[in-house]
Amino acid sequence: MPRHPVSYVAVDVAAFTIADDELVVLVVERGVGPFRGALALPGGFVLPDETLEEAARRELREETGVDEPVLEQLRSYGAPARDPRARTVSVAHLAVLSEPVSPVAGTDAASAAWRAVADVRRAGLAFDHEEILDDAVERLASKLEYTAVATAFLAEEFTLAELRSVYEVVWGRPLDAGNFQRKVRASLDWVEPTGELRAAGRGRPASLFRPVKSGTAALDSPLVRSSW
Amino acid sequence: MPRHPVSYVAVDVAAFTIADDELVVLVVERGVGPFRGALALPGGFVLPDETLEEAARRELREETGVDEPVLEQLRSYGAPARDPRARTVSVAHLAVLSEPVSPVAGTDAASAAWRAVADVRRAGLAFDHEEILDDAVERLASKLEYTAVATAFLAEEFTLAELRSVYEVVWGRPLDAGNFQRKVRASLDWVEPTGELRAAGRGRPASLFRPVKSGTAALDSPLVRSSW
DNA sequence: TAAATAGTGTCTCTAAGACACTATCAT
DNA sequence: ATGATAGTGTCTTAGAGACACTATTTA
Repeated sequence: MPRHPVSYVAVDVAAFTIADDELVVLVVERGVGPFRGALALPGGFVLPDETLEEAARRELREETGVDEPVLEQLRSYGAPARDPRARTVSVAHLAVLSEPVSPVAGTDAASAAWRAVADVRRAGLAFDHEEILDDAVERLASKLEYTAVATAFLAEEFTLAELRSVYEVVWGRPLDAGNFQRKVRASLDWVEPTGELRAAGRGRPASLFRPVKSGTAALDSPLVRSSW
Repeated sequence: MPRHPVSYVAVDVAAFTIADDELVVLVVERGVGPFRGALALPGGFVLPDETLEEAARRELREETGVDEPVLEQLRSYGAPARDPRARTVSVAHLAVLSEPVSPVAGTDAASAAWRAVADVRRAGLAFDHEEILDDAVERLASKLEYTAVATAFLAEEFTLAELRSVYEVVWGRPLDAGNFQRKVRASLDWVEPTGELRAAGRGRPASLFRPVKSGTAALDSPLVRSSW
């Protein structure tokens, strides 16, 4: 295609999990310029034979070794000067992992680590990655309402207290345990009891549940963040 | 940036309006190969100094002359072989116009025209534009629920029957006129009465309204597509 | 007058949230 | 027993939807 401008196409990944009741995001410290030494979201260029999603999965695998994370496209960022080296369009992705797997330092990164979202916002991010992070967090909070994505933060079996905690951490406010219990048990899709219990030291043991709908499948009856 | 693959980056626009109580989309007939003669969404390559959104607005302006449409990014499409000529990533956009402005044939297009979405689906579209169209329609239906986008289909002043018709056309089902009336009037953001009436032949004249929130601003209280 | 369209009243049903209560565990 | 956590009951309130009704116009 003659006379048409070309561009670099990258993928960046905002990968989240929960550690110590805090929402944490995977960041790398840039080992090369531009923004050398600054924090950034993991990412890289799309290879000739990859789809965008495959590229994002590969980048995340390179940093974490995780093979099948819940991952979906967020949106693309294409301000002309967002990368000072050359015109680069980034297709950002949102990923959710069930635990903060110890990250592996990748090619471009001096180091990779899980950091609390609030800390990362304070520290700042390279390129326009802070905007990407903000968009990703908002999308995540919103997807908790009407998809089954919350279970992606948890192990294969979990208690309703653990599930509720995901909502509380991401939404940043407490939910009524009783109402949450009733609401979740009433929805026939989403999760089902395994029939087993798990004792957690003191207190009545909790029923264990497993996901019915996985990943980002839509819920029949959403769990809405109320206006307040 | 040596040794990194480059790509063409295009924008495609799914531009909608309503004509004769039908949802119509702007399509062009391709004047050059590949898919010569087939229908496609209007689009083109992003220029070096444009943002993605600016490129989409430019493409739409070239086809319609419209300057300030409601327009937002939909998502990106990047299957390796989606364009047989060369690796091309398309950043699709969703636009809403208040009337089917007579289209101008652009550079790449033998002709441009507004066609009913159902017809276009039957006729088929070039590239992966049918997938883009489906995603755009679904996004549009969904945005009617929680944003003020419905007013973008209408003139500066409109009746509630006209506003309701937008919902009925996009959602493909009738809404109760009385409940719609009450719901819309109750929401303080969104629309406000101008104080004037418009007689439409027979029947009681309707109050005119104007938008308060424009474009894709979020509504305080969503107008939900019920499960049924 | 009748027909048509705009707009209101009102009833029912569902679901969310507050919060008291019961159940089952460890110590 | 006490404290802690899981889970249920129940009341209130808000909102959606169905649908009957009133209001205001043209023919």
